[in-house]
Amino acid sequence: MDVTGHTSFGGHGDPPQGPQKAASIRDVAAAAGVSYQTVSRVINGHPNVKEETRKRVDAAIQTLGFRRNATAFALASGVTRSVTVITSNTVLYGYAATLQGLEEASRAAGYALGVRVVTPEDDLDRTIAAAADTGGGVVVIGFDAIGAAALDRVPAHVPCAALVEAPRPGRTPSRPAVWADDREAARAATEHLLSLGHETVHYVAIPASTGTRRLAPRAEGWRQALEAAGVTPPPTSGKGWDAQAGYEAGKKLARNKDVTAILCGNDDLALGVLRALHHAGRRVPEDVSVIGFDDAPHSAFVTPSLTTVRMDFHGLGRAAFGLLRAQLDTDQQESAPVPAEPTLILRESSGPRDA
Amino acid sequence: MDVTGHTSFGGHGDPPQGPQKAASIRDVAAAAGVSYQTVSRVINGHPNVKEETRKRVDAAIQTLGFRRNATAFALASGVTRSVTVITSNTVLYGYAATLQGLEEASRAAGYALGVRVVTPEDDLDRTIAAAADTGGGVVVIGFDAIGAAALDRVPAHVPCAALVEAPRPGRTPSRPAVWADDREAARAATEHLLSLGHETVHYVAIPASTGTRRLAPRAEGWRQALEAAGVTPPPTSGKGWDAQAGYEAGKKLARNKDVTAILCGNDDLALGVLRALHHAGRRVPEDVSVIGFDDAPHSAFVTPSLTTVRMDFHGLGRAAFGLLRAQLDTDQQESAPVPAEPTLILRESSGPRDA
DNA sequence: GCGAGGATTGTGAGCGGTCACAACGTGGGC
DNA sequence: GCCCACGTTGTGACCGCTCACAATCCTCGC
Repeated sequence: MDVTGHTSFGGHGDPPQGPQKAASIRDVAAAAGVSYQTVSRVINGHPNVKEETRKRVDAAIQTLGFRRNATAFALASGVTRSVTVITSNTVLYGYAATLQGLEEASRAAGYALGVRVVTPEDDLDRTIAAAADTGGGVVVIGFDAIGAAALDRVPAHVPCAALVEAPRPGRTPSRPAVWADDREAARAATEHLLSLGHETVHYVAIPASTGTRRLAPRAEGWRQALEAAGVTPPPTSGKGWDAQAGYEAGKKLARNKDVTAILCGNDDLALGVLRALHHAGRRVPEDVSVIGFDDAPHSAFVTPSLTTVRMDFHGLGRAAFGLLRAQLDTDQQESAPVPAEPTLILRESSGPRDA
Repeated sequence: MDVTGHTSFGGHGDPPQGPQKAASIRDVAAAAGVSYQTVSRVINGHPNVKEETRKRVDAAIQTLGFRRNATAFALASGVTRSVTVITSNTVLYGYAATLQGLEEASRAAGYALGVRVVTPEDDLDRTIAAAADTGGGVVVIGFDAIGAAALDRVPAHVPCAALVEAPRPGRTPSRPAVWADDREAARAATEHLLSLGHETVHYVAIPASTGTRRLAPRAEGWRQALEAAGVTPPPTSGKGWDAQAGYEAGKKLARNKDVTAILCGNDDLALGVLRALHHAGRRVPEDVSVIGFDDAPHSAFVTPSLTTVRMDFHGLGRAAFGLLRAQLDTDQQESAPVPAEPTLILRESSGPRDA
């Protein structure tokens, strides 16, 4: 059934007054009866300006509604104070929260924030060049394969910081980067499930950020915990980031009665798994325990509420900005804030075996 | 229980080669043995350049790795090709999806996209001025009170388009705007519930975007549907956008046995309501039907899956960009794409009264 | 009362592009 | 063979601001 809605467009506002070009520092200078350089001094807070002159200039600025032209400033001074975030996604919770942290930090520091999404179809180099052309710095969200590829292609001369899944040994040129200890968090989550009496833990993975044979951190932590307990890790599943992918993986796992505990690479996957288990008639947590990753806002409100690993994406974003700023603004002293550690949040979706 | 994780920082990459200033148009000119103006002609595809000269210049561009300085171009030409989105939020589904649509459209058109978040603490005028200072256009997401206030303060000379909850009659200067027919959608959703046999429908509202006495569109549609059916609208509840707010509202509604159908201002609220009903032992949809708004990605995967009104935020974002572009690039012909109409998506959370 | 030195102000140049226009060739029409 | 139009290229000024430096003013100490 369709709602018979429609979408409409508002009319254009009439532009009554003429083009009314913005006032320049020379206009202000003329109005105040000083040279343009004095105006420049005033707007930059230079100390050696006579109080009375400053007042006159300020008054002229007020009446003319002068605002310094950002473009001209950037060109003449070489200072840009802008950051462009390169990411493959802006909607998934982890990305959106990271972006939020980046935005807050950059706003607080007076930086302009730009966003450019990279897709597999895009020419990475073109996209990166476009981002670098703003003159400012670049922050790459390298949580996935596209992001990681983008990071590798940022030219050496472009100021850049990165958010990555894990430190990347041997990568050159290496860039300042932030990451959370996903491996340790996954290990702790897995150990928690084992401690509840589950004989093994199945893992539904998020897509890897690298093409290498090395396991992604979350998978690696899961594997380590199992092996430490003398359990052979079962095959992993998962072919995407979203709940649909989780549902597909969950359908298969639900058929296997040996599956009593499932760790998921993120909360969306976990949601899909929960749904598949429900369809298969397997109760959570009585029959199967499920743990997610990220602690998305809605995870506390689904039923059963989702046990998950809370990630400080927000803090990660702020830290990444700090790392970039350190390159852009070298006499900037504030060190980048350190993100909170991943934390296992216990809720209803996990419980003892055969509860 | 805490995961003993930690967060670490990567080392700085060594900057081996010198500053290596980017090549300018004059560097290219010298290398190719022509004047800077000829180089300018080549990079702008001017017709009257001898083929052989063009090749020589192109070669010099290649070897020097020249890229036209975007700042200088903007200053000299007055053309900016950039959009700044002003919004109060980037994470909530409706906002994030709108932002995504805006990003895609601007990327496709070769525009740079900036984002500035406005908060109640911010000086709106400063924030807007900062956005306008980029020289490009501004898109305001005016779904809420802060966004709507920001829209009203955009100076008349700044190119601007808006996304609003509903057309705002009598607003001057009015700006080109897009909106969806929320009122009609809410009416249809409410009628659907009534048609299922529910004697009344309760409404959990999202915060209003205006301070006026006029009801928000979703609330208005709900009210109209009830009145058309001869039902006096019960008091509304809701004090926020998120699931927690929905949970609070839901707790109260759950105590009232007359409540058998609840319409929610968005899916997050609905999730909270669902949770509260569950805690109160009221089954959905057997005892109570719940309908959300927006069709967030996870709404199809919660249990019970959520009946909701799908909104084309993505299309709305694209359309808003089109409206802005029409102002910025006047000889641009492509008309803005028209967003899809809101659609009621029937799922498990709604059903006949006393099923 | 005079020079040194700091405070205050103004001038020139340049950031890296664009625009306007002038200055060269060429060729065709008479 | 001359003139003019056109294709091709170069020069100057400028976008709005910053830098470097020079010029002016004032004040103080001796």
